[in-house]
Amino acid sequence: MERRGLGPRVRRRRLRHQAVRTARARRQGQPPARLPQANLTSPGDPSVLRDDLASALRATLGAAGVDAPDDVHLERPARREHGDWSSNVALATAKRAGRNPRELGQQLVDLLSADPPTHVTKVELAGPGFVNFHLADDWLHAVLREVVVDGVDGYARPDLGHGRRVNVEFVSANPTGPLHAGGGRWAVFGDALGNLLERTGHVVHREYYLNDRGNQMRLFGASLAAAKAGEPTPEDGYRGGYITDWSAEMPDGVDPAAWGYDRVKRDLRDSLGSIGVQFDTWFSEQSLVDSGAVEATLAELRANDMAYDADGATWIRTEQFGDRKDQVIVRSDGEYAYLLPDLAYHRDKFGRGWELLIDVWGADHHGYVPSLKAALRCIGHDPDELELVLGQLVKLIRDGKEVRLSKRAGTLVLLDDLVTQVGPDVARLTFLLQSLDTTQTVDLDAITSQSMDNPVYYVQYANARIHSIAKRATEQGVARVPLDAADLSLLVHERELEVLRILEQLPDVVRLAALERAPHKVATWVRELADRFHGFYHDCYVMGEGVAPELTQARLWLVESARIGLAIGLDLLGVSAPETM
RNA sequence: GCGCUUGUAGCUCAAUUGGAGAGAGCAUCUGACUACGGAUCAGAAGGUUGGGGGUUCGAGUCCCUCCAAGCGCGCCA
Repeated sequence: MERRGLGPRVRRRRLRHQAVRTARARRQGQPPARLPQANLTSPGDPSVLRDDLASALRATLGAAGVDAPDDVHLERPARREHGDWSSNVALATAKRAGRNPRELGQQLVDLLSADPPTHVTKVELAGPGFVNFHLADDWLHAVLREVVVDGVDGYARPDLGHGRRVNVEFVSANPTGPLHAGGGRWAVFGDALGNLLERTGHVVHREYYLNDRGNQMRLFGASLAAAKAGEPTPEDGYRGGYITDWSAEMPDGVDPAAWGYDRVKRDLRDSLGSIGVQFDTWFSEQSLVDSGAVEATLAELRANDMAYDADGATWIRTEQFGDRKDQVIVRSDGEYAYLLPDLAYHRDKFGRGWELLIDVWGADHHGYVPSLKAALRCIGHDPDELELVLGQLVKLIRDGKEVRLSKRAGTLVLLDDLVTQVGPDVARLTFLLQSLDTTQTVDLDAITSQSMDNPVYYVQYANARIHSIAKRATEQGVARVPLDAADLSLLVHERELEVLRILEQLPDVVRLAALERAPHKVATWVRELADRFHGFYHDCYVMGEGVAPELTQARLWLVESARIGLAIGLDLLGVSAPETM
């Protein structure tokens, strides 16, 4: 049964675990806000093992006469021969202690070897001074047990938020036409981020801000009316094919702008729904004017001398809070500039009880960040209560050429078209596999014509195999014994252990992905789990001749743990887990 | 001009936030058990991480500097 050893492909990098500042926070030069820095593990979490090792190291450092650092760093080494856990404390502290790293490391190794922590079979000094821990396989069997006992709802659910109320605003494309395919990136990202925050102990609200007033809306209505009347599109108007289509739907005698607004809202809602994204609130900018919230915000600014009149316009004092310059909030023609209603909107979100606001924007708006943050300070809010997640834009390729997107020019690849062609799962995973930090290149021909190569099938196939095994077991009358009755110590095949090693990482992956606002880490992990499961499936038969019944039982539980891990990961991504393909 | 972001295998992307020999998928080539679904698995090949300098025991990651690309710098939204 043990067919062959593992090649290099299974020796992969492991996720680190320490508390981190978010990439976003670093980029914006902020402190880590209120992200928890410690105590991130729950009782029963497999990382208690890591905590054990850390405290053992801490104690040992003390015995060696060296002050332990605040963060005794432990990580999963990339290479198997470096053990299961590794620490660089000797390297990190040697200099300050005036010691030689290897000499200090050796002392730690000697002390630890004399009284090894639980599961530890060997402690070694390696390289420039790493202390490497080798563990007995049963630590991974404990992981399996925990995954199964905690289940889909309980495993990998670190409480980072403690119920903190987070409002996530994303997409918020202007309501003047359908969503283009690139917009799917924001939709899917924001939704998956919401899932991550929910899983990590936050109360999440998904919100879409509709800029339903101003010149663009007027132009949109005028464009519809013109198309219906067979007249030329107004200057700077919208001329996409949807204008023609919609104008044909538009009844006589209606206000084109109002009718168009309803039409576009329905379209946005349907398109987003088709990739599984639902908003809790569609917030109208106009409603802020109607309710007086904009005027109230303006009055508050004036009352606190945060606004002043000059050159016929009204300005807000944002420069004192780090903006390039003060900004106009009421133009000399009396119209509100974009910032004022937007500020009123954010004020409203706080007013509704949201403690942290996350706005997901395209990087083309980054220049606006300092203005909005400064404006928030002008109304007395800590700018850290607003977090901007900026993402690079999507570049669409068709026929080997970039497709430039413009609603006005009418060159559109619609999100609807994409989803119709490839389905929501492919669309979601395509967008989610990639970090928001890089410009995403989507080759439309590749993801449509070669859709069978899409990683989503690789992952879903693993799930199908899991259920196929279950079905097979049922057919053969093999019932799973209770977990406690299974002898997990039979799971010693490298393929089995690799599955458990990746499952062990899931809580860290979830935590990191949530803290860093980086759902792509979950996507990467899911693919990795699928990869290891396929390897296990290939080399380790669960049932069949030559497989002892006890081994079958242990492997059935391993399969169950993989099912749970896959379910958690796919659920976070909003990708379905079909039982058959 | 100033600012932000990006630059990793032919292509699309990862990389435990400073760790050990930079990893996947696609594409190319070569293989795989008469058993649970071959949409799978194994192997080969592919790299001066844009260039150069610096900090460090250690740099794709941090600093400086060049190069290239995208974006932003409005009484637009």
